[in-house]
Amino acid sequence: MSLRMALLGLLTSSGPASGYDLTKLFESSINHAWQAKHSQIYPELNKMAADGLVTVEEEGPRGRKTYTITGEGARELREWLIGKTPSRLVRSEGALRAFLLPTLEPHEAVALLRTEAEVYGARLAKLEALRERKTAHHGAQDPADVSARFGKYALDLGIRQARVMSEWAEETAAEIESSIRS
Amino acid sequence: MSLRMALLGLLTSSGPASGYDLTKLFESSINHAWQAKHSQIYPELNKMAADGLVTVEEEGPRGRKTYTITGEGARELREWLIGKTPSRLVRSEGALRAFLLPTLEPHEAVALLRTEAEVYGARLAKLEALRERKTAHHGAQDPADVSARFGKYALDLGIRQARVMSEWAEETAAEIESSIRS
DNA sequence: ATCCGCATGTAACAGGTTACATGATTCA
DNA sequence: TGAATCATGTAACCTGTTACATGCGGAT
Repeated sequence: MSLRMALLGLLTSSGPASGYDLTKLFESSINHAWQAKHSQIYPELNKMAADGLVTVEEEGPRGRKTYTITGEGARELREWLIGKTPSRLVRSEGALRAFLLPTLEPHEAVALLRTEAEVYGARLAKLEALRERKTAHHGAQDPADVSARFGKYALDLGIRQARVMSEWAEETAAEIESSIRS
Repeated sequence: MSLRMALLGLLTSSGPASGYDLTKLFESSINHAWQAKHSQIYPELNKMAADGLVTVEEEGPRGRKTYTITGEGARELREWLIGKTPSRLVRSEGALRAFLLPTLEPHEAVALLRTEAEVYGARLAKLEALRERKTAHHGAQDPADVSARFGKYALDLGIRQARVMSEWAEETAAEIESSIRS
């Protein structure tokens, strides 16, 4: 269901779009929370059309099909968001590595954590720059800028999460290091 | 690979264990970062034995097989942790919902966020209580307490992440609410 | 004796990734 | 005219979930 809901969300926020467009939108936004390639998105859109959640309103060059969300599609999305008790399961290789950390020699764990801290720190800086650019634009209403309307809260969450990862890695490295010396 | 590495990690930290044991260990620890049921774990252990990463050292009652990690298994785990550039992909329904939030009416989004804040707040409290219990025990070295040695850093990360989610949900709800009024 | 927990497995399905395959349009 | 990008699709494979299936051992 998650993929389906993600696509309905993108169609709601960005308006009618092709599978190709949606694949790129996916990559540049929802990808932080969920992943899917075009090879999964195209068949899913066909199924969604068969289920009446989207319609093909327009066929363009190169067989391009432009999908539009239907009333039923919007209802499904809303129902999924509001009606369902949310699963808070997370699959994260980064968190898994946290569990596996104690299987390493302390000095190796420290090295690993320092690298991670750097990676997440870089990610944090990138996301913060992105937010800066967005809030700077604030006055210039660009209705075509999907990510501006779409990703505001998600971006904020992403920033907080990146910060947590980098702080955790840095502080844990320091803690292990000091316990080596003692 | 992730499941395989998780199992090698559990075998390293807890010592020899059966598939049944590992399934339960999985549920009570790594489950926060990765999920797998016994129906996936049993076949994987058989494959790992075929690949020489674990051996069955002992067969007990009810067909119980006790798996022990081999040198090669330990090497594989270490290599995976240190040698590989880590993927930081995350699949999280919670984060996905953050992206879909703007598709709701503001008052609906606020209600959803308040519920989430509560759920993550409760989770945070539970994890913090768990940490408390652990640090209280500090003097009492219980070598059988796997989670004590295994999950220290992971638990700390989990606490930080739960805190971020609940704070984000609460603050975002407040922000949307104030923007409704204006 | 009966029930619960231990203990292992398989099969069918759902969800996702990688690789293969094809062809149209645009721009330089 | 050649390269890049647009645009869609399928097939094989891997990973994970749900459901089915079976039986032993210990406790009351």
